[in-house]
Amino acid sequence: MNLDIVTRFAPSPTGNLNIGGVRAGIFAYLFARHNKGRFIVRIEDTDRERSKKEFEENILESLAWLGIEHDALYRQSAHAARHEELLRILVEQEKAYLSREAPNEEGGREEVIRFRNPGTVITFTDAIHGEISFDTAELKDFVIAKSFSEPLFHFGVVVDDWDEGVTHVIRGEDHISNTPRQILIQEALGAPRPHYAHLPLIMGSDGAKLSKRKGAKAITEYRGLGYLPEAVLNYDALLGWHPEGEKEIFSRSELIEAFTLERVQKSPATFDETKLLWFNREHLKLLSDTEFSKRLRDFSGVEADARLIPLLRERSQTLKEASDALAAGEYGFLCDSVSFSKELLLKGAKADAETVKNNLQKAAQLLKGVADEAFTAQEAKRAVFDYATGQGRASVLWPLRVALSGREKSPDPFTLCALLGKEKTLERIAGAVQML
RNA sequence: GGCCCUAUCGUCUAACGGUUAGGACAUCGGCUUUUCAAGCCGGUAAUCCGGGUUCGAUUCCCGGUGGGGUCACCA
Repeated sequence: MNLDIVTRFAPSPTGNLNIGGVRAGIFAYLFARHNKGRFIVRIEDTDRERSKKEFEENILESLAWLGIEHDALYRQSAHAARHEELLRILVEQEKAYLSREAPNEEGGREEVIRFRNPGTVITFTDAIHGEISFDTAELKDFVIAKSFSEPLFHFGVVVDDWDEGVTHVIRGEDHISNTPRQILIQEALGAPRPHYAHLPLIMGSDGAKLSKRKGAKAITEYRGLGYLPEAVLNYDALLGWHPEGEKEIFSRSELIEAFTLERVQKSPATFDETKLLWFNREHLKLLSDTEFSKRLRDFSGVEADARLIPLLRERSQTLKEASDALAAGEYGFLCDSVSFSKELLLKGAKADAETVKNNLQKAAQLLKGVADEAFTAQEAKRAVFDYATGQGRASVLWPLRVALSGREKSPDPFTLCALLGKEKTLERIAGAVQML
């Protein structure tokens, strides 16, 4: 492992992880893995009021689901002693000071610790945006802790990144304006300055930063909706980043292989659920039959008939769609007997009952000629297709399909033949002929 | 409002001074085993505006405008 590269993902457990929030984690992870470095997760739980265990669990669960594995996990609250030690040193050195003031909000302290701001111009290099400078004078002497035992965000970040050996701070662009403040603290502490990379934010359809309040779904909700983790990961990674070439479907290891900070976009990207759905379908198609049925089983507890798997996978955009179709009985014709009306049988045939009856009988005769062991979709088609074409396909194929499936919408008639087998196919056609 | 970031089809993006401005999603047509999907083929659709620099700007510089972020005893 290359310890010259250490990245971290530092979420605060104040909400569920969504597509926008997890992205910093994804990019930091991809960057670390690409460079054979270390990736750590740090839960920033210094705000006791707002931090909730359930959110921490949601964050960890989301990362695990996406396959983003960390090399170490820290909780910022566990570092209280270290924070206090450094806070006291800063105060002793008069780089920070205790400030008595009137609490300007509920629960505010009468005494807080302020950083003595030298008010210099801070310039840093961002891997994505290039050189950025700020005049920090306008920041005044900002508060870095409510008390020695209650450090605030900026102070905690700097100390922990330092102690954990973080070399590359990869986070959302909303932190650009926090960076000069943190650099000031680093300099006061004598801590090294890490490399910075500020990622473009992800916008919702309203054009503003994606947030739970604006209806952004939690990562775990996508799991519940039947999305594949590899699809969510792939889509999120390609939002604001693009490798060379026109390939779009990437596995996790391919993303790791291809990832570089150089090709990260500078401007924000809008989240498009429709495209996510497309990625999901593409990843669904990549699954083997056994893998697909395993995922479906894990998702809904349903064990699908093995014969249906290729159909289900081809016709569904999500695991939920597949399990819903199953639950709605869309493929019930496979095992159950079918029942349908004469109207449906003739509905799309564009021919009268007598003609349809003849066509069905002829089709049955032709299918009978196919060898039992060669009763595939291809052979079934070969047997009746020329006849159907001669008669007008609709007058043969539509009733054949309804006779076999009993449904207005279904897979094509030849696929149905193969699925049902010769005996059942002929049986059902005979049943339909009876009705006419 | 101050400060910071940013600007190619509706959306995600390619182009690193010279292209008929390419691809994907979506959309619209057509084809198919005249159903539903899928699939295949094709169409519509973009360089924010104004100045420079240059033989030549999507590309470099400046200004404007638009968008976003941030200005807590939250992170």
